[in-house]
Amino acid sequence: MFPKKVHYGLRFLLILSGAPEDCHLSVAEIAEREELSVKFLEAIAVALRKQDVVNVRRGAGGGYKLARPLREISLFDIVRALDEKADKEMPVERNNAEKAVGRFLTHVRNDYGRLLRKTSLEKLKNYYAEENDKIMYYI
Amino acid sequence: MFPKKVHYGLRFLLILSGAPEDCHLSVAEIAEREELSVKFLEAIAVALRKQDVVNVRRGAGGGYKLARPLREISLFDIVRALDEKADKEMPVERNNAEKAVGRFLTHVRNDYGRLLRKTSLEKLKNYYAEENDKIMYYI
DNA sequence: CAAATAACCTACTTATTACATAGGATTAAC
DNA sequence: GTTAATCCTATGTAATAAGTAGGTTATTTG
Repeated sequence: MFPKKVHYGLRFLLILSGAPEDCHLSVAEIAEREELSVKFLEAIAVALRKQDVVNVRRGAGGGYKLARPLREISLFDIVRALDEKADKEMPVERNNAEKAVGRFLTHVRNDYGRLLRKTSLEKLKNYYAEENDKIMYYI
Repeated sequence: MFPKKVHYGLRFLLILSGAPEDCHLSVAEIAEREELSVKFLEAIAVALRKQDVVNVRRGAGGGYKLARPLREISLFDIVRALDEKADKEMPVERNNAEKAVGRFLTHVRNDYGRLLRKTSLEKLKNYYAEENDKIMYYI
């Protein structure tokens, strides 16, 4: 349902969320940790920056950090940044059936947008913490 | 956001909803009225029938009719029938970030599914009626 | 200042999916 | 048995997703 970019982008943000405040992580570091293509993740990082989800520091020792805590970032921000088809234009409407369908689906799309806005990445963070805690049972 | 199949499928159902009870309309008729590809619409009709959204009568004089009133059909039924990517499988999850993202997005997907289930095609029917009424102002 | 580092940008390749078309097989009414 | 419709399979084409490659620009650090 969601493109890989969204999956990768969320993993990218999860890793950033684990870094100390004012610490910038490079794409190369994160790509290695998560076993993702550096170049592909680079493009994702740039897109997230353009939506002000992350801040950048260029040059040596630079990298990315969260622009704000995950709690204040919504899935809507991520999808808008990384899923191009999500905001692509409707076809031109000609007859009445077409117009009615257009209005109907636009309404659903708006409801969906509201759903995404309400969904903050805090829940993602909690899931991640849970997964990390599971490790403890084996020690 | 929605594939053309969903747009066309909804138009197909709208036309069916205007036909008298126990009247079967052929794909060819509807395709001509709506200026859609007959063959493409045929495939859509078959998919809708497989989800029991429409009933079929084969052979000469046959065609399709709604399996139940639009009010009792949800957009979920249509999307399930016509949007393959909507129910495609998640990638295999390996590390904790991947698992967390998987659970997170699955949850959102379920919320989205509930939204689609709540959305009956009655509203679509109302929009269509409105569009048809607009014509009257010009007479 | 120079070297190193990391983001940034553009172009390209490949794989997958969406959109459609074509031809024939199957079914049922008349 | 002819006709009119659905149904099935295969093929083609356009668009998008996913990934790769190389070079450019900006900034930190020594």
